[in-house]
Parts: sequence; C-alpha cells; structure tokens
Amino acid sequence: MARTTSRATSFDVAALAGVSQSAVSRAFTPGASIADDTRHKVLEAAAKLSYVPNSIASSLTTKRSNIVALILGDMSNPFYVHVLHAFSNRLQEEGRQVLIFTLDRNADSDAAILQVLKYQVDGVILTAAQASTRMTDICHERGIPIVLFNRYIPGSDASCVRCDNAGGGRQIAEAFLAAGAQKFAVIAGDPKGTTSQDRVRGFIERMLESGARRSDIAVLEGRSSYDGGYAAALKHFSANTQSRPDALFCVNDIMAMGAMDALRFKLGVKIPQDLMLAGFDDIPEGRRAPYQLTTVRQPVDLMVEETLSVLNLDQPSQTIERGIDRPIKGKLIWRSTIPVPVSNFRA
Amino acid sequence: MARTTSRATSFDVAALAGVSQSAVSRAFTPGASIADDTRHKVLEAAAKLSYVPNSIASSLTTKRSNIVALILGDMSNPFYVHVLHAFSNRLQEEGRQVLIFTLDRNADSDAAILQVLKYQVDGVILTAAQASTRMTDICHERGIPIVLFNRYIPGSDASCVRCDNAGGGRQIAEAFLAAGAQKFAVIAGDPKGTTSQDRVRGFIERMLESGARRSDIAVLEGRSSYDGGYAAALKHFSANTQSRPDALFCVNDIMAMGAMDALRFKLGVKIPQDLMLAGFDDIPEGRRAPYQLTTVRQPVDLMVEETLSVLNLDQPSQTIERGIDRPIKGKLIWRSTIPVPVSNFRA
DNA sequence: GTGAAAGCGCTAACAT
DNA sequence: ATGTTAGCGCTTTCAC
Repeated sequence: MARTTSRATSFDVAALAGVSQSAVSRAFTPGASIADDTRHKVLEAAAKLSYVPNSIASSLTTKRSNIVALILGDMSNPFYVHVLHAFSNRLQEEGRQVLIFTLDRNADSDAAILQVLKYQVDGVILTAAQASTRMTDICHERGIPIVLFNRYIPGSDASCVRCDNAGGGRQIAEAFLAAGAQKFAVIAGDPKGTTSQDRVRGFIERMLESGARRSDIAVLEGRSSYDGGYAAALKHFSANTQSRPDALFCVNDIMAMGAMDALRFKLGVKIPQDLMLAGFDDIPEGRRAPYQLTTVRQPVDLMVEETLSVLNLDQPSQTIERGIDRPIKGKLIWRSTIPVPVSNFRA
Repeated sequence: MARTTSRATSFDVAALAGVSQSAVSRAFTPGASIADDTRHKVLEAAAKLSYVPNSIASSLTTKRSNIVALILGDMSNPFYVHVLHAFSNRLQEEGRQVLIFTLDRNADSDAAILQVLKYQVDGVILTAAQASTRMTDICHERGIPIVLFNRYIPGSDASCVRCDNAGGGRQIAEAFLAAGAQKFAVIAGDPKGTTSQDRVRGFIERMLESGARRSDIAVLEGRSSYDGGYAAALKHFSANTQSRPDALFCVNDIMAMGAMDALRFKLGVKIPQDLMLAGFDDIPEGRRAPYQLTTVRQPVDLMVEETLSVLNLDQPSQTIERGIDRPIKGKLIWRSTIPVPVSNFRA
C-alpha cells in the first residue's frame, strides 16, 4: 500500500455528516457550543472515516502542541528512568505527550535547545546534568515555561523543583553519627551538578557541626554511575588499608551499588560490620536482597506534581513566574547498610 | 514575561534580510537552490531575531513531522530502557525525535494508537507492549510505517524486527546440557508475549531433541519482572525440596536476577553449585558482581539499525513493505551461573 | 447553535 | 537563483 494514503480531514467528515467544517471542529473541542444532535452526527461520520483531528494542524492555530519536552542526560541511572516514566504517565493523563531529548555525555545542550524550539513544545523539563543559562534564557525569551528538575543554576532566575538535597545529606550524616561512625568518605557524583554538590555540602556541614574534623572526611569522585562508584571505592579502599573510613556516603544509589559490589566482592569488606554505607534516591534496585541499601527517598510523584504545577501548562497566557524554587524533603529509609543505633531501641 | 511573546517568523527574517520569504525557507532547507550570498544574509538575519523554523508548520505542508512514536509498556525491564535510549540517540542523529507513549499495565493500547495518529508521526515503533492487530491495521491503513520490536503478531502481516528468541532458547538449552543438567525449570514472562513464548519453545524443543522428557521441564510464570522472578523461584523451590531442578532458565535477565536473589538469600541455594541458571538479554545489571549471569546477548544496536531500515523513514513515498520479519541471532555469553563444561577445556 | 471566511507559518509548484 | 502564489488542516472571529 502506498504510504500516501491521505487521511480524512474535517472537510470529509463535514461532507459526510452534512454539516459545516467548523461544526466538525467544534464536535472535537471540549466545551464548544454545539448541539448534542450535531455532535452526534459528526462523531458518527468521523468514526466511519476513522477520522482523528490532526493535532499538528491545530497546533498551528492554537500555538499549543500538547507536547512537553523532556531533556534527559543519563539514563543509566534508574532514578531518571522512573522520573521519565512518571512524567510520561502523568502527562498522558491530561492528553499531552513527552518528546524525548537525550543528551550524550558531554554533548552540547545548545544543540538540543534548537530542536526543542523547532517543535513548539508547550513546556520543557530539564533533567540533564548540566543546565545552561543559555537554554533557560532562550526559553524565557520565547515564553516557553521551563523547569529544572532536581538541579538549578546558581544565580539564575530559572525555576526549579528538587529534592532537598542538602537536607538529605544531613540526614545521612545524622544516621552515621547515631551509629557511631568516626571517619568518613563520600563518593560524589558529577562535580558540576548541583544535586551532588548539595548532598555533599549538607553532609559535610552536619558533620562539622557535630565536631568532626574536615580531615576526617574524604571526598571521592564517582561520576554518578555504577562503574564510577565501583572504581572510586576500589581505589580508595585498596590504598588506605590501615586508616579506612568506617562510613561511606554515596551521593546516589547507583554509585552506592557499585561501591558495595567493589567493597564486598573485590576487597572482602563486610557491610555494615566493617563499613556502614548509605545512598540517595531510593531506587527499587537498592531495595533488593544483595543491597538492602539505607538511603534517602526522593518523593518522585510529589516532585513530578510540583513540576507540573510550576510549568502551569493550562494557563499559557499567564505571565511566567521566574525563580521559583521548590525544595521537597526526602525521607530517610533505614535498611541494613547502617547498623541500627542502640538508642533506637531505648524508650 | 508574558508567555505570548510571539516568535519571529520567516516573514520577519525575510524583511530584515531584504529577501523574499521563500528565500528564508530555502536557506533552511538542505540542498535547496539558493546562492551562498543570500543564504548568508538570511542566516544572519535569522540569528539576530533568534529565528528557528517552526517544524509544526512545515509538517503541515510536507506531511512529515520528523517525529517517531515509541510505544512502551513496561520500563521496569532495563532492557527496554536501553532500547529507548538507543532509538532516541540514533534518531536524533538524523534530526528526528522520539515521542513516548507509555501504556499502563492493562491499559487499552487502542487509546494510545489514537494519540499516535493525532501527532502525524512518521513512523511507530512498538515495544515492551502488547501489539494489537487493530493498531497495526490502522497504521497500515494510514500509510504510517510501523514495526514491532522484539514481538510479532502471529498470522498478521505487520513487520517485525526481533532477536532470534527461539534460537536463543536453544542456545541456553545446549549450555545446560553441556554442563550436565538433567532436570529443568523455566520461568516464563508474559504468557501472551511472543518473546517469552519463543524463548521457552526453543528451549523445550532443544531439550526434547536431546532426549529429555517433557515432565523433566517445569514451566513457571514470572510476569517478566524482578518481583515475578523472585516469587516464582521462591514458590517452586520451597515446595519441591527433594526433587529440585538442577538448571533454571529465566526468560529474561531481570527475572533471573529476581530468581537468584530469592534462591540465594531466602533459600540458601548456591549458584551454580546447587543450581545452574541462565537469563536472556544481557543487561548491564546482570554483568555485575553479585549476579555474573550467563545469558544470551541481544544485539540491540543491530536491532535498532534494522528497525530503522524497515521503517524506511527517508523514502516516505515508497510502498510500505508488509510482513517483514528480521530475526537476529543472539550470542551466548558465558559467565558464572553455569559451570563451564569440562569438554570446553579439551582439544 | 451554526456556517463562512480569514488566517496560523511553512513548503512547493510555478513563473521569471 | 529568486519571488509569487496557492495551499496544508485546523481554530476562531464574525455574522446570522
């Protein structure tokens, strides 16, 4: 069959239903003023011709595409896969679709932004590691709402919805302290990413408050990946056999999993007996039997909801609010990589 | 800033550059006949106005949106996340984007197809979801190329690109046989999915050829998920303590991981000493230290390439070929969940 | 409540 | 090589 089989248009439907083309348009527009009777006739004719309104054409006049761009950096972190899924499901419920833009590791995000603009998306959600002001500026300039998901640009007025990452870092610090740890290491993620920076900062701040010395906290690089976590742990713990840390905070779960595997399988470290360990995100993988990872849960559904409310897709004529920052508290989830402190059994 | 900030059109650019609007269009059309000089003027003016061609508008005339729909059911299987990533990257290279349609577990896929049609996508790739003939028929009828990725509809003329799943099942059977296994279990995935069916069928066929009795092969249901694999293994191996199988084939890696965790952590089964085990897909997770899963690797990149070639996005006027079936051989990857047979050391 | 008509921003003949 | 013109399929005034 030729690919040029032209689909039925609203005119075809109108002709068959014996009404005007505008009537057809109205029949498919929720809340348009049309008689039940005519709507019925139209819908019937449409069904016969298997007519579906062409949303490309309607976008042209309405200036709304019902498409939201989701810019993703890395999908090797399962957390962002859940985020993608959550957004897609949620958006579909309201008749919108997600257009995916994947950024290669160090790909220029400016190339992506041009694509985004082409497609006249109604909004953009940016979860890629490096958010550029150029990207947010262009969107602002065009009146396209954009929100940064779990990241922000310091000093910019771009809106963002994120987990309270610093607060989460503090929670981990407290858990370690309660369990009696004294010497620490943290495996950080992307050094340029605010997510990792904040988690590390919160952790260290809380540690210093408790009287720990800065020299008791080693900071390693894990590049936000399983392999990075694995390599960082292997390197650090092979080197310092005598003065090893007794607590390790990995800035996300996927790195924590990598670190755990390196420590247990390569170095024979027992967790939590020899070393206590915590992650961040609460991905399902971390809940599995081999890991049982203590972590901070990011409330994804809530964050998605907030993002959508900031995006405010339904009132496109509104002025876009700038500089919104919605930090959302995470929740510490105790599992078995930190021994439950004795004090928890008291009272 | 008001969201209504209207973006520059090709007319604005034309006016500024002192050329006609069509010149602007040509300047942005690769291979259009335009003088270098004029193109330069246009591009300059465009830059000044930060003009980007509106691809929605151009789709209306060209009838090509440069958007490919990817219909995904389940993203809890990491394999399909890789598939998504691969498609997105590959398509972006050629200036196309992926529009995601996620199907809820038992959601009506017919609802999704209507959405797909609205967006005038250039092609649709259906994966990790149940394929309905209704969906493929509608696409065919409209002249929208569709290919089923790693699934097919028996008796239909819908095109499909897939791993040679039956062949992969046979490869696993042979590995078990070579390692001396005698009593078998397989954890199947979605009973309605051809992917799972074929893998199971290939496995059993090969077993029967080797003289095994059908009664020596138990088939369990694992619903294609980690939890399903976990539950199936737990149930089967708790029940039959005396006559346990000595080899377990899980129809995909994610179920194999679930089964392994249940067996080792709940039942104390040693792998491969007490039980040898294999998966299918070769997801990165299965390569990790706690699993080291022997499996069949699906050549994702090749499959993606084939899919795109069947989709044939660049020759839209071509007749759509129907009923293409491109099975691609997988590769057995030996890791540590099947003991290497002695014969491998010979010769 | 309904129809006629004017675009939305672009591409693709068609002239020149 | 360039400009002119006619749509693409829809939404949206505007009359009636």
